[in-house]
Amino acid sequence: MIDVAHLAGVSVKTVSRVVNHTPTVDAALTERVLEAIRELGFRRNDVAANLRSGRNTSTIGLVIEDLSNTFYSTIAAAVFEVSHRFNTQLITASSEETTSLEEEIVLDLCQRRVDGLIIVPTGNDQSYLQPEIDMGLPVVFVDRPPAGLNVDSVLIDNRKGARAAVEQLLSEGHRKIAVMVDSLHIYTMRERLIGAEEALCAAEVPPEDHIFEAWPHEPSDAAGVVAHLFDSPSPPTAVFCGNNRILMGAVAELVRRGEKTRVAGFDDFEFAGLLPHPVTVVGYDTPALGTLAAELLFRRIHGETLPPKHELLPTYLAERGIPPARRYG
Amino acid sequence: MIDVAHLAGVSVKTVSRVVNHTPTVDAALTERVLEAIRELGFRRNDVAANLRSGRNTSTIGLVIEDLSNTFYSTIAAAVFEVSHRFNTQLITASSEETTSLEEEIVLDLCQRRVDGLIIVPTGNDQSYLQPEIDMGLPVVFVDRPPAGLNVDSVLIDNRKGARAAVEQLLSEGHRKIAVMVDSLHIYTMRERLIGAEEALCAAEVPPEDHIFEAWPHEPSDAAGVVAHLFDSPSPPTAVFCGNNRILMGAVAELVRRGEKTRVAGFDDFEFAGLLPHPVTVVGYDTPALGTLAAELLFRRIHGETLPPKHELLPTYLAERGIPPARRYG
DNA sequence: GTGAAAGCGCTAACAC
DNA sequence: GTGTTAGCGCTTTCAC
Repeated sequence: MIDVAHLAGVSVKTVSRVVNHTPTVDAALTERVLEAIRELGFRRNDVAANLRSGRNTSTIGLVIEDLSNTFYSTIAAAVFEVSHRFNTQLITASSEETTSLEEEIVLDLCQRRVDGLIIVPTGNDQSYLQPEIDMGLPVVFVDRPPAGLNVDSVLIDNRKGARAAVEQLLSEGHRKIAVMVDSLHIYTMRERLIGAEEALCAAEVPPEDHIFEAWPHEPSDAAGVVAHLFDSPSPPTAVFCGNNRILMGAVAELVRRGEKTRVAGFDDFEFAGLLPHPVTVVGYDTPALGTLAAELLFRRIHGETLPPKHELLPTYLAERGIPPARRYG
Repeated sequence: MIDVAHLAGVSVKTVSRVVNHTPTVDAALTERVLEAIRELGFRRNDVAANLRSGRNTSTIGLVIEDLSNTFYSTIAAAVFEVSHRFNTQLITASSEETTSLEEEIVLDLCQRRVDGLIIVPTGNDQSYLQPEIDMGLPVVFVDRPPAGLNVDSVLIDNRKGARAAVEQLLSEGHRKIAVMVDSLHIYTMRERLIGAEEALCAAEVPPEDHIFEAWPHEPSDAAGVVAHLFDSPSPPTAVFCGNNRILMGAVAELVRRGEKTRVAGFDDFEFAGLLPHPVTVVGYDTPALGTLAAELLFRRIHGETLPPKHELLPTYLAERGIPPARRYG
């Protein structure tokens, strides 16, 4: 910057003004400075600019479970879109469902002085963030609520969605319904299980007909569970899957066996319409999760002080999968 | 930091040493400093630390087309993994297939003094990066080569992959093969089209039987193209789709019409195994694209100076989709 | 082993 | 409208 000032024959401050588009600079000088900048290939060091001005770093952090998962990458894309609207860069990180990594990454982001944080929590305690929040760091939680912290969150109405799906199965006369969920360490899985249970209880299905199968983390695990269920003497007549990966694994196995079981599952996705088996899915507006969280975050970053908000997004039921008549072969 | 030094009764320099884990600090002093840090809730400002030390910012940038696309988010996850191994944060940004946005984002990242850049180029000219590269900024291109720049790139062997798929269709006796690709502005689509054409020419398929259909950007567009093709007096007996989205749209329409056409397509994906129609897919190791690019980038960041490397990842052919006999209904 | 002073690249405050 | 000076929070240099 000093070099630029020399070459243009002005002071550093004038260069600074030109770089920052301060309106009160003589046009002739501006031109000379711009010329010098071009000649020297100068580019303002934002790190230094930020340090002195003490302003925002124009950077936010997004900590999610797994960037390669469609659900989270859709959220990331939505957050990026809002972030870009506010001229802010987005640092993304995967916590890989590991508590220690979550804390490590979050604290690193704090040291880099991000303007705010959007987090899908993995651990069962986020109180390590309390000091930062007290010092004014805006934080919004997405998909799962924080533990030990009272801050903004944007969640899906998992319970009502799961309940609606199971009620649909019950209304069609099914009584033996297998409910398959991923690890109950995950908030959304617990909620969906509760929703399903609510529906079963309300319909007075006897407890011995409630079939819960937990922990099929990979689609192939779900396939194994389905195989086990349908090899049993009295298999279920309907299956409710706690997420899209379980749904895919279950459908794969049911199709392999030629079972024409009634299937429902949480998560609507682009591919659902092509599933080789009819399914009822619980859908919701995934990008909205990210958009709402980011907009909430930027309101906080811009100084708005309202009590913590807790958004709960609604779900819908939809029919997906190829109708049997239309299938190849 | 000054406050911490005061409270601990030491100099700022000693605090700095403790924070940076310098081994030559008295244990008793270290303890006092750590105590003061805890009491004051101090956290080192990485922005300032970086400014003075002039070292790396421990930040790299990843500019891709669309974060919500499975292909790119898989790359992003792989890049993150490597990046985390090197204690580096990852700034991700979507260029949304817009030339101007790409340049804007990239230049912003340069101003923030990222240590390196991984880019899926969107525009047809990246020479705007030449000054930065000359000043030592490591840059690696992924999935598409740069234009106007001679730097590292990691690509898929699109041409050979497409050629292999079309050769497979030809070997089964198909002569009227429809080749459907997305916009030819995209490098990968041009390459895949060329690969397909090579196969058709080598098999001496008369030019009037080469059917090219370009620009179905959304799956529904692909469905429309398929509808058009099969409503014609002499429809193709086989279809080759330039990417997974086109494949999905084409399969949807073929299934809807009950056509039992032979289908092949570029891209292998988790869901391909559940497609309600047999397909031959051209697959490749997507995470490897990101991993290789990131590892190459970090070698450059760590000072290795080798001539620009151009990696070309191999493809494979695989059979996907549900076998007809196993299908529901 | 520890501290004092200088300075990274820039901008805020104020003088001209 | 423009230049000068000080200083953001830290680390480097070098003396102790």
